[in-house]
Amino acid sequence: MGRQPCCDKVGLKKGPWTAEEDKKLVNFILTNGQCCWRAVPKLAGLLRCGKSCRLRWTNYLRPDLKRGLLSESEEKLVIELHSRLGNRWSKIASHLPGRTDNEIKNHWNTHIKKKLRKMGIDPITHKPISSTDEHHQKEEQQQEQPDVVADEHGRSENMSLLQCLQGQEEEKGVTGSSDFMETDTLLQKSPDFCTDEVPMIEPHEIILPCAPTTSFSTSMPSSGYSSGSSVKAEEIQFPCMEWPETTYLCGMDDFSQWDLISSDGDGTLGLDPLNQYQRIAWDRESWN
DNA sequence: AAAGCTATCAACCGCCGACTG
DNA sequence: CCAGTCGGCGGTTGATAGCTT
Repeated sequence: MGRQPCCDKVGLKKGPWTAEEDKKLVNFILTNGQCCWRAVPKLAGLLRCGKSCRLRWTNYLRPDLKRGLLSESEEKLVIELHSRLGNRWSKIASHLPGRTDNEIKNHWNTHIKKKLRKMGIDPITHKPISSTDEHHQKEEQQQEQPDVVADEHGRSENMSLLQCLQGQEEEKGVTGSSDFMETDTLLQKSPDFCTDEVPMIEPHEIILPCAPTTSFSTSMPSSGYSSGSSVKAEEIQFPCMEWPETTYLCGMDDFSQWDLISSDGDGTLGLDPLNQYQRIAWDRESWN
């Protein structure tokens, strides 16, 4: 009847992941792909529960993750989406490739909330903060149940916020408003746009940039990060395995950071996932 | 230089809908 | 249909890095 329990939680490790554990998990997933998370820790030789493994992979180890602070346009998109969706972080994250719900949630709580309050905007209702008691009472009620206010186009209620944001940018002389317009247009054209629905890019269509992307430049220490010439992804041979559908190469612009490439001497880039992973992805030490 | 404070974010917890037998 | 489990989600916590006094 039913399934076996996820984990008995006895003798399982908790707390921060070690580099060794990361290595095991990444090795396992790169070799086998994402399968039943419950089975992962056992098969990968980890004393963690499957849930913990899934979280570690999706929030930290996935190769398609962008690192570093959200860009100006990403932040605007988050605000816009939050005004429509409320605290549905996974939905919001699905609109931002390479970002996780956890990351967005953290960024919202630590940065955006403050920013909006500073601007006189209630981060919950996305409306200008009113000094009237009546409004304040409403806000408190809404705090219990985040207000998802939107007309059929999902636009009208947050226009003041959007205008305010744009106004602020202009005041600062920031030229990011074009990004903003792109975001806005995208959402207008396709309110239900979601990266889940975006078809996978064929390997030959991917060109890894020679210069660090914005996201990477903010997250990678300049000293430890350098990327030579553009490398077409098709030139990189991944092991014969099924990549999870959410795994693609966005943001993976420096494979030299990965010690997956075996030096077989014939000039081809092969992978040896079983033994080669000394510098577990993004070398945590150099990142921090 | 040390202590105290604040900000950040990785990781955990508990709940819930979907799924399985 | 039901009981039990899984996977995913959102809220919260705790460690620690960075800043201030």
